[in-house]
Amino acid sequence: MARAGITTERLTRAGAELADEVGFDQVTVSELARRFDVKVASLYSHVKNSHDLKTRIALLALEELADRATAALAGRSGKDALAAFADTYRDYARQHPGRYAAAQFRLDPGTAAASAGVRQAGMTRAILRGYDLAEPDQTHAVRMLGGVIHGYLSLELGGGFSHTAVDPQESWDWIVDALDTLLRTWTGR
Amino acid sequence: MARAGITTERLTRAGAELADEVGFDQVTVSELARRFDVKVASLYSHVKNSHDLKTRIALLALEELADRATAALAGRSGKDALAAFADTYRDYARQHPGRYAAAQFRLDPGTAAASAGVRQAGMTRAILRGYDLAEPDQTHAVRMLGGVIHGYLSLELGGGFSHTAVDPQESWDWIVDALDTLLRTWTGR
DNA sequence: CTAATTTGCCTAAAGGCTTTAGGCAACTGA
DNA sequence: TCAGTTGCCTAAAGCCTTTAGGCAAATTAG
Repeated sequence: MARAGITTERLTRAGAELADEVGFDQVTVSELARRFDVKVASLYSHVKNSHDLKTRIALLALEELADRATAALAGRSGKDALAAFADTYRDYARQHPGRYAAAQFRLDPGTAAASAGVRQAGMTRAILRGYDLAEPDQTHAVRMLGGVIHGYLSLELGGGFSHTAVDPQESWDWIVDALDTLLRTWTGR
Repeated sequence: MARAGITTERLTRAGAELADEVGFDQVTVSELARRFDVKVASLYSHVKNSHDLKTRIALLALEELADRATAALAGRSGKDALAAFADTYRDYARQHPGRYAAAQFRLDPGTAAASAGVRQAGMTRAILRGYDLAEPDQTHAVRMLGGVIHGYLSLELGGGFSHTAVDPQESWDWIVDALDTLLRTWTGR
């Protein structure tokens, strides 16, 4: 019997694509096996279990996001950086909804600490360095930024804005603008 | 054979409790049957299917949230109202993580339009009436508020803040403060 | 270039959740 | 009390996960 040439890598990548097609929580070892035209059990030598597979997809997504953000931030600062960063997330979420959902997958602390999520947090702090905020304000601001971006995208992708005529893109720009203003004018209380 | 006295109501309520215990996506018709000491198939006369059950739990959560928000908002306005509203969500999310997750369950448009989610959107707009924002700014602001609140809570509950020493409560208060300032001083661009 | 070893994919099988079909007993109301 | 409705049950099929054990293909060693 010819071998299919499956690797953990390929499996993860295929899982990410599947996620974008059918949604992250519809990603199933069985479906992947079908796509590789291989029996389900065969995949268990490449991946520990379903949770492991999802974790890998999540890590891939976090990596991709961090890479894009790094590229977007190069040479920018201030509001420019903030907007580029925010747009990176929105674009990614819209282009790869499944992967974006995967990036939200709950990782155990150890895995999370070794993930590209750390790079993302670092970038957020770097952006905030453009607005001078002392600690703990900076941490508060990091959390707010993370919250708005994730929350807004989650609502938008979930269809939460479809009942109003206002263009989500406009709201997004408005929000970035508002956040910039807020951070610039924040004097501490 | 004695009857168990199961109703759609009780099932939904038990489902909500189960969600708080094990997480919304671990809510299963089978587990519910076990808890009612009844065969699984029996539940299918009270609930169409698993999706139907989850929808009902989501609607229950949305209702509860809207009720709490309504109560919290009574007699308040301005920042006071904003803070009370935001705190309502945070308290609910912390007390009932499973239900809170359920409230994020993707409902089909018709169901969503008939849900208490509409009341919540209305309350957000009511709060914003305390800050005078013309359209479409008001809509942008509604989306930003919804985004921050949901996004922040989702990150907090997901354990996203556990690596820093800063108290999430403090960040929360800081963010509410910041949003109030932002909305108060927003002059349009 | 074989022979030995590793490794990839397979069959088999058990366990869990979902959902439908059909049946009988327990309530309900006339 | 008797007919009708309703609630819970058994049976069964379909799909997903995960483990165990086996054979053959690829790789490494002699």
